[in-house]
Amino acid sequence: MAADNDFVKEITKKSVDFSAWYVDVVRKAELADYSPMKGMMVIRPYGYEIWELLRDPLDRMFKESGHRNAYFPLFIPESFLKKEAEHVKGFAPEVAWVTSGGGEVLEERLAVRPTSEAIICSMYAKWVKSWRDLPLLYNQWANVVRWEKVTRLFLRTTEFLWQEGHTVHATAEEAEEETLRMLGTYRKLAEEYLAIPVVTGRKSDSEKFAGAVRTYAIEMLMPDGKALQAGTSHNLGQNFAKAFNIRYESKEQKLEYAWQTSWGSTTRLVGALVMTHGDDSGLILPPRVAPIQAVIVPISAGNWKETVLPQAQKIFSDLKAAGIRVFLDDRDAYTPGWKYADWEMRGVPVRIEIGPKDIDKQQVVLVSRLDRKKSFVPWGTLRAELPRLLDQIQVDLYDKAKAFRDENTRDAGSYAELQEIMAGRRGFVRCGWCGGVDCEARVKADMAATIRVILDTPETGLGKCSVCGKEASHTVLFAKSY
RNA sequence: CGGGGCGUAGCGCAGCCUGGUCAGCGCGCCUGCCUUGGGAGCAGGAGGUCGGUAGUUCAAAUCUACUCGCCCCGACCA
Repeated sequence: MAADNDFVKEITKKSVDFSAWYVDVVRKAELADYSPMKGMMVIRPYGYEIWELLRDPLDRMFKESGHRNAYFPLFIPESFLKKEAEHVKGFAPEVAWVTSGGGEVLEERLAVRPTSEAIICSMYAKWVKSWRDLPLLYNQWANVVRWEKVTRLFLRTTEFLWQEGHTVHATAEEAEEETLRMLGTYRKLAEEYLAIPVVTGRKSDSEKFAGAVRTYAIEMLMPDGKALQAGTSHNLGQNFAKAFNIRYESKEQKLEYAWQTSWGSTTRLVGALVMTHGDDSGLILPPRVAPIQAVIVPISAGNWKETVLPQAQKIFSDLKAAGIRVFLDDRDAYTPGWKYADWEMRGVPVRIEIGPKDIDKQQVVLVSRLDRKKSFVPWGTLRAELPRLLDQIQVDLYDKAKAFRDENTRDAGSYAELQEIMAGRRGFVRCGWCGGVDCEARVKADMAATIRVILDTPETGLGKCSVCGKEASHTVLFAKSY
């Protein structure tokens, strides 16, 4: 961008310091703020509205696939958490404990849920009796607490909001099918609503969920070349069913352990949106998740309140009636230029300018947040034209993000190549992998990169493990991650 | 939790080395006038226990110790 297009000040340049830019945008656009407690953030209304706009379609999709919402307790008795050995081992280091209540020390301390498998499975053990009770398809919208060492707004905080689905099935096949179905739901949310392309695949054993048989994930590539895990779907097999004694009587009158899944996605998705689409001027929101899709800025000149404002109000009402999330910025304490910059920083996809000249011509000026390109639209066609522009922006954002992702996904046939890429522009690196934990560990030790996913559609031509040179059994994506 | 950086008005900072009109600047905020097609102008005004605690001293934003928090890079994780 040329210097004369450098309208938004007070934000660190995305290209200069990506981390500083991210924090600037999140705070200046009023998505979130730091709270007095370490690692805990306050989600402000504008940020929460974005969360609602991605939560709602996700919730609709869950319901369409037969899932129902429920709510389970915030606290989990320590003994419950300990029932599944791998599970407690994985989560124990980051659990917050309640040790007293009502002025008395508790007999058994309570974990503030880091995830709810333990408490939910204890209830499922009571509810599941017959094959007729299955499948059990529940989801919970909740907050969880994980005592992380390092925090970043939206990406990693001690407390965060999420949904966690927990299902019970009669067979291993059904559980696997469910696991993959929900992975697909996350992909749909990411790509169709957030305009962020994802790669999906299975996690290696070292990266899988504590207590799961198999973990699948959607992974996004951020502009700094680091991967972001944006949703996970776990096939729990019978691990929890055996630990919590979830059994049902089959048609054949046999007592069987049930098969389970769990899957989750979090407020981290808001952070993914910010990083993926934003630019030096601030946030850019995909129209489908933008709390304000179009902002009307009346040009306040002369007796504008008599001439311009009434027409701006009419347009506002028309667009609102058409189901567009529109805002009329009629504040007279700010100049139009100031408002332009302000709304750009907040990522509003389209600006509608209307001034005295437009009143004469019975038109408005539409300006896209993507490129500031202006188009002059007659009042009569605005109602049809605006949704078209919004749709186009949604598509353009996705295409742009996908082009970046594709450009930054490279093949490495050798260890030297892998190292070279990780030392440079990073990104996703496609490698052959022999499946050995040693090879995986070596990469992690040498360049802090991990296997993000084992690809479900292996590419050809990577017949050897890029680390040890032995025969490859998988094609994987390596990356540094958040 | 290791290495590095930083906490002074809502935000961004100067002052600290060398203790004593150092409680200051810019932006923002409030009031009024005037302006308004890319962050206008003038005038007046409000706002800070200098992150916290303890010490040294006649005197601490400044020196010492401890502590809390934030950011970056690692290790751990959504």
